[in-house]
Amino acid sequence: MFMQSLTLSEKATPMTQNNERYQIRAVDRALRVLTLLADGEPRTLMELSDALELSNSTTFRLLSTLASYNFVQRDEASGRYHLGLATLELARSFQLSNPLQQIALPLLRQLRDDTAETVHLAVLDQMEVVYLEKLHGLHAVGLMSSQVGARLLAYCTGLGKVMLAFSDPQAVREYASQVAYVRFTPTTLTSVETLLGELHAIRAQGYAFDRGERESEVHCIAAPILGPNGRLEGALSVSGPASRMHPVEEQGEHIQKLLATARGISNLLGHRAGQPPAYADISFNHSQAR
Amino acid sequence: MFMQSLTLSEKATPMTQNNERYQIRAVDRALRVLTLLADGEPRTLMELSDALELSNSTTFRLLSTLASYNFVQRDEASGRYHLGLATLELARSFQLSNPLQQIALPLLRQLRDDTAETVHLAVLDQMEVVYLEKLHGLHAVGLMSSQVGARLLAYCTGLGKVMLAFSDPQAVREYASQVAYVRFTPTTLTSVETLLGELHAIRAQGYAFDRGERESEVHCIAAPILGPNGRLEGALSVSGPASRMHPVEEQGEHIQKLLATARGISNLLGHRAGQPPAYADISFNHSQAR
DNA sequence: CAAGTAATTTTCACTCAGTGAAAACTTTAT
DNA sequence: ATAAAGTTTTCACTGAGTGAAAATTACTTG
Repeated sequence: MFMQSLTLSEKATPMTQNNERYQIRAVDRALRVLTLLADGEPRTLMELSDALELSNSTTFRLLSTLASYNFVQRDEASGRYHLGLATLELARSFQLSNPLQQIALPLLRQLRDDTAETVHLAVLDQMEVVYLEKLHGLHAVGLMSSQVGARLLAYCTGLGKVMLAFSDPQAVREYASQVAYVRFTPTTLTSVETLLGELHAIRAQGYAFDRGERESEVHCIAAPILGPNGRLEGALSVSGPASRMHPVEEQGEHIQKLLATARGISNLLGHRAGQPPAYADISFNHSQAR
Repeated sequence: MFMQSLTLSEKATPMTQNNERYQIRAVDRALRVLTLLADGEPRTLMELSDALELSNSTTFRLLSTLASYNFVQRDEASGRYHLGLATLELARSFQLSNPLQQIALPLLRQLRDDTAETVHLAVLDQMEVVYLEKLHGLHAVGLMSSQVGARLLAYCTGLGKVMLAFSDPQAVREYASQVAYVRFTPTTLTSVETLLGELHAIRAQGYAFDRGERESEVHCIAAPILGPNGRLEGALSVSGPASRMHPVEEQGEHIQKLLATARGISNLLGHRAGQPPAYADISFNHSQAR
């Protein structure tokens, strides 16, 4: 029996014991249905059966069960299944109950109002950036394609880089050496060396720049959020169009406000001023993953 | 064996054959875990076992499986489980792939820009309103508590009332006669008679008012979105503070823009101008549910 | 609009996946 | 330290979940 999960868990989680055991097959299959449908492509019963390599009666029952809770619904016209309303409702619950968001939101609002630019909150998951919150700046909206719930590569975003810089150096080296670098714009970092160098610099100054590395027109500054014991909890950023944010290194006022907000959130999470980050700078750890 | 689903399906769905059969027990249990956690309260393994009346080994395996796909995660500090990142990612997929949202979004943006007020998109599910989209007006934000993914009572919101007015009269009567009316504000409708009367009036004029019936300070106008065969697909609204929207009946310009947008979306969904709604006005159907 | 085709829904019998009880192990309280 | 409470793992049993195939329904197409 094999297992895939598209969104995550390419390999067993490192710290905690390996899962894979203690899994319920039927539930696993149901969740595979959901992750499959999460690509946005509506599918018929048979298409799902084929893709999951399950008999159509099994797929039918999985879908019936999921549908009874509104996790999927069937479009009457096309006969295709797609994700249902319950996914929206769950996401709202997640956001309301997530401690990081509860704590960060008021400060993020303040930061947005103070800078008038778009503010993001994100976490690092499986070495990828996932946006938790996006507060639009007061200028024309819609130019920035970021979305809450979206998953982005870490090496080409300010948020990603700053979180990598405060993560386990061992794991980051591993990641940096095997990720597929894509040059989205002229400023995208596309090699292990430049990325690790950049992470070192970010760690030294305590925040990151994004000079249009993912979208040429979007520049940003990003800072880490730390919790108890200096553990990385997430990151936040202030982003704007190149026209207003360039050169991004000279947005002194924005940088100060960003850092103050990041420190404020970190404190509320239980990080004590002066306590060092949980991990050493990446340049100080040269041991190889064995 | 019993079954509950908190969010929905209090009784078997009326049109389609009854489910309950063709359900996979293990999947059903997993989804009950998620709906339980959707109240935002993080829970320990044992709390969940007790609440679901399952052995802790079963609950443990359910949680392990859910966690391996990031549907739940365990807070290391408290040892409690709460919803995980995957819920956010699924919700994003839902929004991106939902035909109604794809089609409506550009027109909603236009409406927001034209009115400068907050615009909502919602659907009716199990006689309740679920918000799909919220576009903030250009004025100070944060005054309106509505949230994407939130579920609201239908009788006390403009969106809910307008959708009821275009739904199956049989089902609406049934609903109106048994719902628990709560007086949130002085203008809340709190009896079957006033509600049905209001629905009749709404049907006649084609759109609804909300005179602060849920939150005194929030007034709104709402219009239905119809699809092929005049079936109700959802509704949209323009909302603002009483200070700007009062008296709401005299927001002629906003009403015209709202109706034009609703018709535009309906057309794109396949509703042909002139085609009547799928259901008759509530006052013309006096037959009882047998 | 009938005959044919494809997809969905239901039945059914088999058997192994999912189950709870209880044991082993961890963590937290005292 | 020891005890108490919670979590993870083992284990043997059996009925829940399974796929094959039949029945039904929804689409094509001549």
